[in-house]
Amino acid sequence: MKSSPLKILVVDDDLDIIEILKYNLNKSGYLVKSAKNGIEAIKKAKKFMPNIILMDVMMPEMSGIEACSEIKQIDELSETMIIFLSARSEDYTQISAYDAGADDYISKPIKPKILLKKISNIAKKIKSNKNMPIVLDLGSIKINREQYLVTQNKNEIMLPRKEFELLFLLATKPEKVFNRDEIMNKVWGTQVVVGDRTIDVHIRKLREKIGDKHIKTLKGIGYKFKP
Amino acid sequence: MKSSPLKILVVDDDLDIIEILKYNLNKSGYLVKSAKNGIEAIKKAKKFMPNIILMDVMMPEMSGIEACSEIKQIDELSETMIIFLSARSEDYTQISAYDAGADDYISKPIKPKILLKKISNIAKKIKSNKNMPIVLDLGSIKINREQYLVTQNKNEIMLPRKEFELLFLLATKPEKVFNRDEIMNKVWGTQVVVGDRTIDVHIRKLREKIGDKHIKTLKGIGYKFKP
DNA sequence: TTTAATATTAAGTTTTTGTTAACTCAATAT
DNA sequence: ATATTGAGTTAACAAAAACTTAATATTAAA
Repeated sequence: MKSSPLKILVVDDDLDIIEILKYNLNKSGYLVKSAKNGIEAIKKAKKFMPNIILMDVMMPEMSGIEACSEIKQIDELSETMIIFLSARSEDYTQISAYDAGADDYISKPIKPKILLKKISNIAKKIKSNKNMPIVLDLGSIKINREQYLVTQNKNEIMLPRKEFELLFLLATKPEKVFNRDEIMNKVWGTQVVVGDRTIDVHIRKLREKIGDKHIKTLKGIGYKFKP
Repeated sequence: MKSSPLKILVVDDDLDIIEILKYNLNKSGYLVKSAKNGIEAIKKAKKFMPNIILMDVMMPEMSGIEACSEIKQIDELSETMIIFLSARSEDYTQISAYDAGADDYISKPIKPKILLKKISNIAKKIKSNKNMPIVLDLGSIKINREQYLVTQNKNEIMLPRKEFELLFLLATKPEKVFNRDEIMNKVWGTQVVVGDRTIDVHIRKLREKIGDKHIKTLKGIGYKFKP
């Protein structure tokens, strides 16, 4: 399950701006295409299926706002995030932009820092689109994701991030055996490579904190959580 | 808990336009009063305390832009949203309007649908502002948003804006972990990018003032407020 | 019994946060 | 015009916690 790069469609009638945006976004590892007006944007969006559209508000042929409305009505593109670019940061434009279904707004002159931050925020959102439960109640053990807190018989246990995520993963399905690959992918992600012993060490630390009996090893298979 | 209707002041020298606006806005359940020039507008605004002012740009006696500047300087009316109406869509008018502190702009001829949509958008914003608690009472610490004042066991602590907003955010949900992105977006907004250390420095200053034990760090996750 | 897999421990390493002081920028005072 | 003050930001370095690894011991399945 290797994650492909985010696809971004840049729409502006000013070729210089397209170049600047393309340069910045490419450098950060995104896959970028461009269109120079609203009509072309709609056409290219259908083919390219971008995750994000960066679009100027004011364009010849068809305004960004109109194009936005149309795109949002296309079923396969309804999940696409549309960010408007505009020479003004004033509310009046923003309001109609948001009415048209825009997801965000950047005012020109575009500062690369802001742009990249917004994009990476969206990227994070898209990736972590798992609707995880906020609290898991396993009888004696309760896990609260909002507070990053584990409670065991009224005792509050603070866990560092990796340990918390590991416990959380196992506890989402008590009694299910999670093999090492699954654990690696869900807790460490697909981009990171760490040795096998790392999991063991984290398991050990968890056992130290919540007691041995809650995590069972199945040699050659994986680990399971018992409530 | 029925919320009181939004109050709107309509300002135009053309009585026909006043009538049309009044009719439409009344029908949608808003409380409407009117004035026929800038000077009268200021006078009536002070008494009526409207949430929104709809004002023509071009008026005898005092232009809407001048009136807007004056109104925005009145403390009790600084939260009032001012929307300009104009027969002109020329940029230069819009620009000076925004300089004067206008919040939105509608060009004549006024289409009731657009007008009402804008108004209802603003209404939403105002409501969500109203829903923000004015005081948070966390036992030993009380936070008063109206006075920008934090009270800790009868001691009054003045906090600069950013520190206040940061504390307020954390305190809206005690024990909840706020990650850096969340803090950035809510305190600094999405249009600004500041370095990561900026948050730390503000946290540190807060801790200096309200004590270390109230703000807990969860490394790699975020910060939480403990009452 | 053999052996691969896991457990354990104590180092290393890296990442993240804390801290301080300097700098910018406005607002206000001199 | 110049000085002063305070908020906000940043950079550089220190510190702490989190995380990883390596080495060795133990375990349980074949």
